Amino acid sequence: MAYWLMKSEPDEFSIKDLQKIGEARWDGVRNYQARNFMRAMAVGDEFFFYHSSCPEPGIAGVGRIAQAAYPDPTALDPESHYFDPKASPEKNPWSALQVAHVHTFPRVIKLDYLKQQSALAEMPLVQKGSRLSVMPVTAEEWAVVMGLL
DNA sequence: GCCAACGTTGGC
DNA sequence: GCCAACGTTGGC
Repeated sequence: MAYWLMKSEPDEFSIKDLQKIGEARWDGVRNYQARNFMRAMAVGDEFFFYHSSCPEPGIAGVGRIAQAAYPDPTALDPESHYFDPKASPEKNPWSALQVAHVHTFPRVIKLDYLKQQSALAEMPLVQKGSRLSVMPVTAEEWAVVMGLL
């Protein structure tokens, strides 16, 4: 089993939204590196649910991959914010996943606190200028973050 | 709202 | 293939 981290703006979709509905489609990723990581995910993998672009950026909980990557339908939907005019049903470059809620942390583990942890210095999340929205997490990093709760 | 950093686009 | 211009991300 592998570990990951995925970012979401809580105004759009938060860990509590996922908790409420139990399972959801993770879509709208429009970056190739992030997409490639999504395609590498397997059912049962767990990920940190990160809240970005909000008053309290940080890790808000844990989710699990419920279904491996499949073509992202929002890329084909002209009504969608994530519509990609270059995508077609035959050739859709973007991927979506089904994810399940696992755990909502009692409090958000804030980004500034994560940045203070030397054991997490290798994570793209804490590196200056990095905007990667989907990234792998090592087992060691996973354990360190869990220990911060 | 600002702006640094990055990815993408498109002219050449 | 280069690179300037532009759009986006995301912390602050």
